Amino acid sequence: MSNQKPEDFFKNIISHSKEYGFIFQSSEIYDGLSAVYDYGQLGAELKKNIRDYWWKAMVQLNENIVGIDAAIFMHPTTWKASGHVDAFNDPLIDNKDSKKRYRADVLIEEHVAKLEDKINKEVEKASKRFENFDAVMFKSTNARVKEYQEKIDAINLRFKTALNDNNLSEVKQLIIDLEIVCPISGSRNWTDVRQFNLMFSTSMGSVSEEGNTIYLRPETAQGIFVNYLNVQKTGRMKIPFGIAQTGKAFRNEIVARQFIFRMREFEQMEMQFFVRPGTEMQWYEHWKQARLNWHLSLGLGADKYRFHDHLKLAHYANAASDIEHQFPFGFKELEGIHSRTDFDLKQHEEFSGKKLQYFDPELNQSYVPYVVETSVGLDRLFLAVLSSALKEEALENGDTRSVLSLPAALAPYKAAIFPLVKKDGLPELAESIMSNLKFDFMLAYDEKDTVGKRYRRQDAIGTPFCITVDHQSLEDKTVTIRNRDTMHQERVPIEQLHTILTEKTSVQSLLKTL
RNA sequence: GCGAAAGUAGCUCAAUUGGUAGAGCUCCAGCCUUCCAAGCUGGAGGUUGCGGGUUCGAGACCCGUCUUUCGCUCCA
Repeated sequence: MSNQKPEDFFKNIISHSKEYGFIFQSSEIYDGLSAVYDYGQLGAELKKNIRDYWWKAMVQLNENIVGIDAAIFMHPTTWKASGHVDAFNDPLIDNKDSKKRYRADVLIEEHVAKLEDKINKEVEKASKRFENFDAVMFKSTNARVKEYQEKIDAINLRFKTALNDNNLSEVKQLIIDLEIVCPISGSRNWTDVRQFNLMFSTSMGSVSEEGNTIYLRPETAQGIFVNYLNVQKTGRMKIPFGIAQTGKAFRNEIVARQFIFRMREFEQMEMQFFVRPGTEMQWYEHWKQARLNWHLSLGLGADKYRFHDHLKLAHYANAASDIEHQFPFGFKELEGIHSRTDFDLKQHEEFSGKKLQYFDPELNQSYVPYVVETSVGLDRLFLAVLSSALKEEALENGDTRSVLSLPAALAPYKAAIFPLVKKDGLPELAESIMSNLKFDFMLAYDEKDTVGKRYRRQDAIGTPFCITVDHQSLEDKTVTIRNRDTMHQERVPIEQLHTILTEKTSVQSLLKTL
């Protein structure tokens, strides 16, 4: 690990990513686009390898899990059913003095709660005074209580009307009229109320027509839910079974930060596991452990992971946990495992009018399955791998080298092939080795500069092995193979290279550790 | 979105009070070279993020804007 400050280390990761072609800022020549990044030539390889490893671990190794690829565009009603149209819409307001941001609806609700508190105190006081106290009667007759209640009702009505009309200036006016102050600064110096819809929208068909607004999906899960019955029936799937998918999702984040950790366009890898109601907790525990094991198999260090169980649950969940990873800026969510109950399928039943039930032959009855979800951010995983792998290593001779200790199966190049010198027929032999191996392995070839320099170049991009052709190779058909992490070299017959690389760098070898 | 800091070559950074934009590394071509960023020769690469302003003159000062990092906030 590096002895740099975390902040500097993080900056180093960003510049390393750019310098070697892993990640570029989107549209950089136009000053970039905020919180959007492109994967370069090496980044695309690394990302693809991570995605492949996940896909194989989920789909190929589990007979009861299949993969789909749903469209980004979905019928708009999907997002009404999922709750995103309503729940993803928060009216926000800032206090100009304390610089704090609040949800306008929360401020108003808190104000209402204070009034309710006053009512309760009145009731409490009265109950001590009178015997045979009737709270309901008291509330409906006491003048002070009635006054409070009328205020509450008026506020709620006004607030509800304003929200339904999407009248944000009325919401602000309400806050001003109620003389709500900022709890920090105590001032009433508020900004306008703004609505942040976290879903991107566009139009389908001719632009001017109304009612054709469609959204870019804010999560990939709904593509699975709406297809669940198609897959179950055509795939003859029996509960418990899973549907996996990788793909892009889009969120118009208010603040998107920390490089590729929180982007507006990002890729999810997720699996929805459909189970018999009542068994969801045991599957929830199963997938928590299975997913953690998958992360641990990458060998980035067991101490870099931890669970974070949610105490406050989303509206759809009855249990939720994050697998957190230690990024350079601290432990942050990498993957979520949620027990989503039958919320989503029930919602789609209601909004579509279609039955989404499964007939369970063992129980001889139909039901809407419960769902356990595992959802990883591919870009976050990429960042986790990259930041754990990048090291500035001090060498015995006093030099330092920049080495990317990627898991071999994920590395963009599995090996680099060098002729020791650019003459004497060594390049020709190196190229012939390359042309035999290139069908099975991503390989780099380099004959420029001294061999030491070439080793360092490959270290910096995470190539696990360097194969060097020297003069002895011409005589006895052997080459040296050099290990990225240990820098040790071994002389092996050329004909064994294929076997060695397969054993050490294939996804299969990683899958077998699961 | 608010606040702070920053933006100069692919990367890391210089540039005295406002006075002709430089270095190291990288990259390219060549020479030399029998294993860990060697050496030599030559070369490429910049409207100093962008747009205005002040000034005889701006990389530097002022305004706006974009982007990044950090803090707050947000992240079902």
